[in-house]
Amino acid sequence: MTKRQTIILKLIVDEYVKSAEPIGSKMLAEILDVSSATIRNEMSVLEDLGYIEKTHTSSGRIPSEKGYRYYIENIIKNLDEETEGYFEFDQIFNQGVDRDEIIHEAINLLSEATNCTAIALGPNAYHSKVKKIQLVPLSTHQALILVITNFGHVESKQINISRDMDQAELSKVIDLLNEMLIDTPISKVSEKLHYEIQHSHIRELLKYRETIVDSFIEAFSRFAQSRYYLTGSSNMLYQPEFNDIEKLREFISTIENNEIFKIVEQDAEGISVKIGSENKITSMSDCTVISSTYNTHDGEKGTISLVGPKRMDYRRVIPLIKYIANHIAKLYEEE
Amino acid sequence: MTKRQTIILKLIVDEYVKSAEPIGSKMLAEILDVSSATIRNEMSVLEDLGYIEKTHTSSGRIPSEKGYRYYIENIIKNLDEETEGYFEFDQIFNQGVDRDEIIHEAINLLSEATNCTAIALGPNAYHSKVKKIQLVPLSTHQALILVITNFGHVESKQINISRDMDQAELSKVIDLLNEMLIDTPISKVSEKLHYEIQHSHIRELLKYRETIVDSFIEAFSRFAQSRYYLTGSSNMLYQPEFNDIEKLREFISTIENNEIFKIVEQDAEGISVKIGSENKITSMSDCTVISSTYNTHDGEKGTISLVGPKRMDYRRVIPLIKYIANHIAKLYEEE
DNA sequence: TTTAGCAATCATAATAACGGAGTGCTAAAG
DNA sequence: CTTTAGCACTCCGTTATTATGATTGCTAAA
Repeated sequence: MTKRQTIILKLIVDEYVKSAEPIGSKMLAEILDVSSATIRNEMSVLEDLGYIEKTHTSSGRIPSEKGYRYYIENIIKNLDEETEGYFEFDQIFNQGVDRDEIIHEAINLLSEATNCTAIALGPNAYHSKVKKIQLVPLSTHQALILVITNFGHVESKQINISRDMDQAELSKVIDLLNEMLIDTPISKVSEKLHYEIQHSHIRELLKYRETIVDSFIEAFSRFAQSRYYLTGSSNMLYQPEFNDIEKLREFISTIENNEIFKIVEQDAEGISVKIGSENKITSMSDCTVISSTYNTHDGEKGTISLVGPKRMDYRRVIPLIKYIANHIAKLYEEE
Repeated sequence: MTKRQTIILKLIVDEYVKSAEPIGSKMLAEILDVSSATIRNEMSVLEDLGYIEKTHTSSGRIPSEKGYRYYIENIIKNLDEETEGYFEFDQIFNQGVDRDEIIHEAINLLSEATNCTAIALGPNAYHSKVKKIQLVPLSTHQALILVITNFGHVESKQINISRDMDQAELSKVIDLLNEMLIDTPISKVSEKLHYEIQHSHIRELLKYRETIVDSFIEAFSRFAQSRYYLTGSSNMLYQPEFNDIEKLREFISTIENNEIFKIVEQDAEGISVKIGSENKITSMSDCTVISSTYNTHDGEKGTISLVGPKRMDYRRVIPLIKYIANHIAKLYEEE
């Protein structure tokens, strides 16, 4: 690919992102100060290489998925990052309130600024440690089990107390559990619990307490659930790509059925861009999903993602997402 | 309105609900075994009365909002309720798991069975009482405040501890707060707190603890937030009323901006049906919203609602919603 | 009061015509 | 070898026209 072809590809992507209309040779001829025929020749080459395509035989060109990928990986990589508009995010990050609230606001702004759907997948508490287990009696036959982690996450589970257990005995069980589980990582709790019940004298005490242990396991399993926040699908729906009513319905269904979380890249380190058919879900084959992971203090990963049409302002959006992910990571460091 | 006119109105509603197509005189003539001209005369009267309308000068008739209302209040009231299909709901209500889960499943099924959007607005804990306040130290400079209600609802708030407060003193503050607030209804906490601080010796102790009290107020304010569950908007979008892409976008926006909760009727006792323009929000002027409240043990109200096109199977849906609301109320009684 | 008959109305679909934007190809110019 | 002008061709989108069909309102007779 020659220098000029690269320039033409860049222009096609840039202009198409702006206008959502196929780009013709005449327009580019004016910009590059050569004749439209020359551009047509070059376009023909780019099309043969698979970087651009036509919507019909006599239309202008739009970038193909391969074209977008080349654009992202080879063209805008070397350009200076635009950092204008970041100060609004800085304002959010510097206001020093609740961390979750900051993340929500940043995600809202991200979605608004890009007209895409933004998603934050919070880290779960799977690697936190048990700080304290507490029993709170509510009535003669009901009590509340509280499990608190070292990062202040609380899960609770209400249990019924049958007639034959008295409060004192219950407290003893809780004391034992505390002794056994304090400072155990949440991920190891289940294992440890089973081991101890099998191998120590605790077994005797717990023999008739199976319901308690079950309630316990349930409360713990909730720590492994990630919290998420999704916003801005309504902004996105006004993009011309969603003028097709069936696509629109399909997209909404995908969100409502939580299928959208299947395509959010949680494993990758750093940033991941999935264009169109690179997404595993067919209903997302006309969308681009950009995900960036960040690491928290306790080694867990969180993710922020942006879902929008393939025609996305990658040059602006990719650095922006990196920027936000970095700042969210910093929020965790501070604590 | 004559007997026959009533029958014709009922038929128009019933058939239109089924087909979503305007109903012509020919069709009704076959059913009622009179000539189409006779039906046309009757239709003309019904139109003058405002119960039905035309989509254009030579179209069949569809029910007007007034027509739907008459249908609901005067025609189907006297008919036997259809109770088929209820056993699937009974199955859900009888499985005896977590209450919230039962409500979610019932709402899911309701939405699926009606192709409408279903909403459950859970009662908030505003009228519960404080059962216990607890301080859990997390580190030397952080602690967790827990507030637990008599129904087992837990709210937590993490606080930073500045250097000049020591743990013992903090505990004393918590003890005082406990003493002061136990068995106080959540709704009275703020008032009581302010009063006591003004009028008793506690004031001295709390003087330097404003941040704690603030954290407190914040944790309590969360009890007043209703929890909600919304599902099935994607089912609904496939109804022919939403073939208009602008309406579809508008509806999604209304949901995403949480505006939909503005039109859910939380005040009414029993069932409320708002048809089209009877809803206060313009974006919902083509929808019907049916809400039913239920009472919980502690005098709070919950709501379940169904949002769909005006062309709704009222005869089936209204009793169904009542049925579900009743059963949810029973779930609260049991505890 | 009911009905048959009929002209009028309007949505919908199908068809045709047309302009415009853009392409590919060819041959000449640089 | 590259660039350019010229030109026929393609196809979309728009508008205009027409045909079809369902339905109505009205009138006059049963």
